[in-house]
Amino acid sequence: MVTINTSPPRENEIDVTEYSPAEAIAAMSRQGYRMTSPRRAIITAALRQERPFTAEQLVTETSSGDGESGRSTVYRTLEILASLGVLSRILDASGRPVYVAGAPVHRHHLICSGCGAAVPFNACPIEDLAATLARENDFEVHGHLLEIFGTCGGCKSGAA
Amino acid sequence: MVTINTSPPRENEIDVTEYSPAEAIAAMSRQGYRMTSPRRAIITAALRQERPFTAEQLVTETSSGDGESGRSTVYRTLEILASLGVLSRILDASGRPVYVAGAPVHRHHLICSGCGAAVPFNACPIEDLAATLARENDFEVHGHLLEIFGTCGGCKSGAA
DNA sequence: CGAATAATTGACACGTCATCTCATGTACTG
DNA sequence: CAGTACATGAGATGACGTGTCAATTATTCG
Repeated sequence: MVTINTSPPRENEIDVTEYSPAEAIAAMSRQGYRMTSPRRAIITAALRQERPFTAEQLVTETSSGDGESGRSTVYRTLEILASLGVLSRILDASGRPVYVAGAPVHRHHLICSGCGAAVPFNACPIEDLAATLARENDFEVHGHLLEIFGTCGGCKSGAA
Repeated sequence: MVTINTSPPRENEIDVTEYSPAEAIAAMSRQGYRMTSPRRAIITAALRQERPFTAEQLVTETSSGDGESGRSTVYRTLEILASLGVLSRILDASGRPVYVAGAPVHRHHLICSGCGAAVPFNACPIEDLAATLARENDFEVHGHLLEIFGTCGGCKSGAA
C-alpha cells in the first residue's frame, strides 16, 4: 500500500493515500467481501480515474466489457470502497456527489470549474472555529464540509 | 428591510437580514416582477419556515389552499427570491440544496442533524487560507462551500 | 374604464440520479 | 464438490428538477 500516514495532518503537507486495484481488492477480501468480476472491474475503473467522477460515469464505463456490471452493483461497490477508505465521496461545485481516489483522512479540495481537477489540501482552519462555535452555540460538532472552487492554472490560460 | 440582531450580543456577532413577506413582495415589484397570488403564497410560505426547507417541501405546502401553485412556479419563484437576497440557497449535510431565509451575505451555518436547525455564523477563516492555497497551487479561487454539522443543545438532551 | 400586451402560470412530458426488489447466479467454506 | 450465504442486475419505483406551451392574468395605456 502506498503512503499511509496515520499521524495527524501537518501544515500544508499533502499526502495522498492511494490504493492500487490489487490492494483495494485485498482490502475488500480482508473485510469479508467476496471478490467478483464486476467488483474487480469497478475497482479498476474507479482507480483509473484521474479526476473526480460520478457514480453514473462509472456505470457507463463498466456497462460493457470485461466484468460488465449493472447500476446497482456500481452504486453498491462505490459505497463499500468509500467505507473502506479506498475512495472518498466529496461534493462538486454544484453540490453533486462525486468520488475521488484516496483515503478518508481529513482533507479538502481545490476544485477547478474548468477541468474538474481536484487538488487535495490538508490545512483545515475549521477545527478551531468549530470548537469556538460549538461552545458559543451549545452545539456538538460532528463534521464539516469544506471545498474551495475556482480555476486552475491550465484553465486560466489555456482554452475555455 | 428589517435587520434583526439575534439576541445575546457577543463576539461573532450575527446579524440576520430578514424580509417580511410584504418587504419581499415590494422588492420583487421594484425589480419589475409582477405580483401574482401564487407568488404571494410562495413568499409567505417560504418566510414562515423556521428551518431550512427544500423546494419540494414548498411545492407540497403550496399545492393547495390560497394561491395554489404548481411545481414550476415554486421552483421559479424560489430562484428569484434567492437572486434578490430574500432567501439563500445552501447545502444540507447530504449535499442536497435547501433554502433558508436571509440575505446572501457571506455566511455559513451550523446545521443540526437532529432537528435541522441552521444557526448562521459570519466568521469565515477561509479567505486567508484560500488566498494562500491559490498562490501555492496557481489557482484562481471563485468561491467556497463551508457548512458545519452536529447536534444542537436541544437535540443533545431532549428527545431522539 | 376597458382593451392590448407581455409576463406568468401550471399540467404534463421528460431526463437524471438513485434506491429497492427479487429471482438467478456464484464465490467461498468445509 | 455440494451447500449456502452473498452478490448480481433487470426492471420498477420514486425523488428531484427542467422545459414546453396554451391558457390566464397583471399591468399599461388610450
